[in-house]
Amino acid sequence: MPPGIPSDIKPEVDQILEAILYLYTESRRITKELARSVLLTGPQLTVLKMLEGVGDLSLSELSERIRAQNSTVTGIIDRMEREGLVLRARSKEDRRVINIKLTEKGSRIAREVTVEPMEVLRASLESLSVPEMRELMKILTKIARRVQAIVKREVPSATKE
Amino acid sequence: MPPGIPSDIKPEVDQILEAILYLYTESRRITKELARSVLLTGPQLTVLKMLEGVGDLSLSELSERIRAQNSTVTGIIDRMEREGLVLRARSKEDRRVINIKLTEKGSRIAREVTVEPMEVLRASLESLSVPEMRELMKILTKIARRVQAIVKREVPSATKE
DNA sequence: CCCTAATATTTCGCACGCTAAACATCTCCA
DNA sequence: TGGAGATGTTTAGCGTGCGAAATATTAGGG
Repeated sequence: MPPGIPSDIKPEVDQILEAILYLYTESRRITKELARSVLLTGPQLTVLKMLEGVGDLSLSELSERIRAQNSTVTGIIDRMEREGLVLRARSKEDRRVINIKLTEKGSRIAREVTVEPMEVLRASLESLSVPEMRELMKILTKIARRVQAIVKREVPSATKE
Repeated sequence: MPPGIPSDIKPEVDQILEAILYLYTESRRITKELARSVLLTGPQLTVLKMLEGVGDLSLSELSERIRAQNSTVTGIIDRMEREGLVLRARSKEDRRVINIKLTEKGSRIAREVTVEPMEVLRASLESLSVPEMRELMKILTKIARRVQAIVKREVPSATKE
């Protein structure tokens, strides 16, 4: 550890942790509430707005964009297909690939919800001044790099067999 | 919205969102990996270290501390009890209350894992300078207040009954 | 004391979310 | 050409995670 960090900083660190947790969980809660108003779940609304925004996507591309495993997205798409929100279309170029398309109903609902998921957090970020944004980004990057460094060092502990 | 925020700030905002998401998901991933080394799940390790740290807790108190619903924690405790890590003890003062206690096995495993969940993120935060911490806290607080303000305004949509 | 409202926990049903393994298709090269 | 390995998707099994309803117990008022 770097020297000169007094231990009475603990509370500050905890406050920051709290704040990050709050921002994340609250944003998810809001997405969920937003989705509820059109009888969808959070992830389903996220998929709907994603497809509306960027057009058809293969299941893998979709998984990557919403940061979930393929197997998770398979389930989400199953339920959305059952509700007639999207449909699966096998790609002609590569028959392994499944393209996910919005149906008419899916597009209509996507248009109904004008606020994007995460939009609240995004809007809140936009209330910062430009220098504040730059400062925040600088600090977060520093933290992220530090996390990465620790992770790299910890990995060798996976000594099984 | 405040004036003077150019729209080419979009990418910066997205980067910050990315960073916050990264920190959150990476921390969870690390907790999970840590838990895996002693054959537990992430939440189970969190509960174990929590009980080790603060002693017995009622199910409600535990739920509150790990930010989950009672019904979720009931399930986690079920599985931990089945594995002999904790046990349920009905309170004598108030027979509605269930106190969760570590078993010998639970305590032993808790001692084995020296790193607390979230410790990596916490350690990374501690690598910041004191002024950086204060600045970060200031900015995060501002964002959080903004989020709260938006939420308050949105709530009235919940017009049931 | 009895009834009602409040509080603590559990049950139920559903939707993620993950890993591992199965399955389908494609690529590429001997 | 044909077979191994790569890539895309699904299946299976389990553990959260939530909201609503059920259950148990306590507290308070008439």
